[in-house]
Amino acid sequence: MARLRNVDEDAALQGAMRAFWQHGYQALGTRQLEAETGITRFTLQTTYGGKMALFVQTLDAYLDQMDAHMLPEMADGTLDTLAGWFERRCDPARNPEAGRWGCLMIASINAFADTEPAVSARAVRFETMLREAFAGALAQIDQAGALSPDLNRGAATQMLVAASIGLNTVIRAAGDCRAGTKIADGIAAMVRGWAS
Amino acid sequence: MARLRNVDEDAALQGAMRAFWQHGYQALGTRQLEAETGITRFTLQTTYGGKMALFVQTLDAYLDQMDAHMLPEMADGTLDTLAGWFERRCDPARNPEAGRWGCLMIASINAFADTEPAVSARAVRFETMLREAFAGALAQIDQAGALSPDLNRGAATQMLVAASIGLNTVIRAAGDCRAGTKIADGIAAMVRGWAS
DNA sequence: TAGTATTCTATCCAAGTGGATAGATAATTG
DNA sequence: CAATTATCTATCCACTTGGATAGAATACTA
Repeated sequence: MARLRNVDEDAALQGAMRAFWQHGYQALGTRQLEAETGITRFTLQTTYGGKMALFVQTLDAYLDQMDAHMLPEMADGTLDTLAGWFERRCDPARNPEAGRWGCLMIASINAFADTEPAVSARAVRFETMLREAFAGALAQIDQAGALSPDLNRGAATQMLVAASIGLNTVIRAAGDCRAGTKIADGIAAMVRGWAS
Repeated sequence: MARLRNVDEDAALQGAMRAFWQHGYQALGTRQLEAETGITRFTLQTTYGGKMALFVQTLDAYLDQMDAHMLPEMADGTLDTLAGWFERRCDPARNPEAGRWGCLMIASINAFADTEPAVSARAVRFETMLREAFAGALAQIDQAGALSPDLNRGAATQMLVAASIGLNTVIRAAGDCRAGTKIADGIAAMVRGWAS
């Protein structure tokens, strides 16, 4: 019916996600975005509605992927898998290449603070997802009888939410997953200490 | 000898710090910086050496202030004071007005990742300061005999470093100290659980 | 093969960027 | 009071920004 796009829709969104992830929203110009992703500046306007609209779509796609992968990767009813999730975050071989830039959502929160409602809404979803994932992982471990009765479940959940954000921030500061190793090992040791 | 500046040196640096803190480096133009701080665009060039040079000076000043206040505020040999440090972070009355924008250094890390050596160097100092502050606070508590022998001191230190970064990120997302209350209370509860 | 619909290429644009500079202004010194 | 020195005000600059648009290219359909 009509001319095809240079880059298929899925690759375009993933490429845009990677570009925003690495550079951040403000530091990434539309010309550089085109060069790195193949998304034409024309297409950016006509099919995505501009830079900000595309950015918000990448945030949604990012959170969708988190939602799909996070719980399965950290929760199998054992404390060791939850602890290992933090350790694996620091292994370049076990993370997407863009993982060295930390977390797209955390970078976006810091870029916009509370100035952009569309971003703030995604920040709320992000925090909720984190909290539910850690709470769910702990609940599975609890049901398996592997969690110390002395552990304050709710407090541990909040702690893990904060700790995971901190870990990704330290990784981004260095541009290297491995920079988070000391912190991840510390978190993992604490988590393993919650055994019954 | 010569004409005086509109704003004295100290107020200028504090004002610039606050402006960068709230808006972030990239989102703050030099004209807006002048409007909010009184630092003339002329003075920005002649006495500070440009926007980036001033920004780096504000980072240094920020870290100096952290260095002076952090340990005294969190460490007096009791677990309760350390735990309370996280809770107080969420009380608007007990924080500078700019505290609602999270932490300047964390925002800067996210803005530049590893692209700006001058910022990366400050990020290293920041992480070191956090680690030493928490390790020092725990050591004081330990010396007072108030720390459980079962606690992995090193792991707890790493956990607190990450958690404090996460707490500030959540605060920045909302532009409100109080948004961190749930997380801070969780961290505080965990910390209090480390009693001997 | 001709028509149609969509994307791409190549500009153009107004607005904003950080930085530089010339002349006016003000405060201290002699 | 006059000279000096540093800052302020007001431009000017080259460059980049996100966005808009006109014409060429391309891939289906009839």
